[in-house]
Amino acid sequence: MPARGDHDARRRDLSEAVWRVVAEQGFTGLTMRAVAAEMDASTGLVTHYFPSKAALVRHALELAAERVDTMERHVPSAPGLAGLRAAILDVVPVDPERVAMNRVWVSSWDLALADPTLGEAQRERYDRWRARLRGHVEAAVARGELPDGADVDDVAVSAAAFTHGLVTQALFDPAAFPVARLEGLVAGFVEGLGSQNPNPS
Amino acid sequence: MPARGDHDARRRDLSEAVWRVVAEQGFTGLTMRAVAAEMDASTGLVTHYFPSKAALVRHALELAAERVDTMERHVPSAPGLAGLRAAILDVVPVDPERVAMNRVWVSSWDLALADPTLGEAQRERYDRWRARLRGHVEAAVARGELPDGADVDDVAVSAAAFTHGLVTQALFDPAAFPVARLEGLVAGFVEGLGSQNPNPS
DNA sequence: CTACGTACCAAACATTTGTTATGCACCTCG
DNA sequence: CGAGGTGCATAACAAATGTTTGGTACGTAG
Repeated sequence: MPARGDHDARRRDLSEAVWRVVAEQGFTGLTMRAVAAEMDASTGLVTHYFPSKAALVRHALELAAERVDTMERHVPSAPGLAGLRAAILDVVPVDPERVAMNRVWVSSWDLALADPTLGEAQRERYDRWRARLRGHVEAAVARGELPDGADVDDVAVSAAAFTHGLVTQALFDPAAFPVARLEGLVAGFVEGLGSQNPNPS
Repeated sequence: MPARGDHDARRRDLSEAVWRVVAEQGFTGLTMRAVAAEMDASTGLVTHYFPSKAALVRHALELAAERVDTMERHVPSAPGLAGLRAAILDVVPVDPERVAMNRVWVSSWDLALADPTLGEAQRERYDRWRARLRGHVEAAVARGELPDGADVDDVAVSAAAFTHGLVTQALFDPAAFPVARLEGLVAGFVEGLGSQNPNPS
């Protein structure tokens, strides 16, 4: 009963076009016609795969979540603080792919702050990311690289904060943040954790 | 020759309305009609003060820059690391005003990443902020609170990164980041700086 | 008091953008 | 080889939004 077999291929083309549009124009520039133009097609093609604008936005966010997942598993296992450093470096914009990913991510916050549903999704993503970072922190405590009384939750929050804050600065001034400097900053941050006092609260 | 004297007052009303709209709806929701509705007026009033949408957006960003300036001067002078901690706490969302300010700020990044002019403006603002933070870092080095070989530029970048990353997480999950926790996290970060190694680069 | 310019409203207008409808080509199945 | 459904273009439609215009009220200058 179905007609063609390259449905999945086309859908992948669509995803690529959506990705490029958002990475370059932000979510403000994400429009049916922009996506269509990006792949030299008609708006009919876009609506054929995404029945509404909301579905398009949802798909863009799913793409972002999916790509960040694959990038974060890039270095699967390293011990303790080295693992934390690797996890941070998996996110930081050290190559064009990661630059695009972070641009999409940061752009999405405009919508996510205004839309409760998207905001909640973002909150959950932060939760999962912090949980993953916390795993590395706990390993570091177990290895004696961090003081035994360290609050692993707080350290995970700090690591996530440092990472995303660095991402933002780098996105707006790529020339000032070449790969070598990013690596040095991340290394410095992780080393600094080793001597942090246990949380007095 | 001019007509009325409450021009400035009305303009202040306009600014207030623009601010509320952006804080609640983001820059995506910043529209002539939304601003007009926010102050129970007509779109004619809005266009009378802002001839175009671009002017409206520019004004919203000027407002954000202005308010962040006044808030950062809130605690004018403290010595060394204590000054750095105060400077960070001046930005973090510890009250409704600062929550609104940060929401506006984060929302603006969607537009700023897509528009080269706005992006450049954001870059310059980061530069100025980092310069101010660097002042505190240099004072801390002079007071012996940081090692003499510390790279003050890198520490300023790290402080800005930690701050904005913490802001973002707090905005999406206010319940998880009450004032006390924010203060504890900031204090922990600043204390951790004291023992960071000099940058080997 | 008249003239004129400012402040503003109300509504029309043009553009952008999301959505829907129509039609055609092609592929698969019977 | 015909029937029906998929994939997609074309284009009309509708809603939202930026922009422009005509008109009114009012205050100040002369």
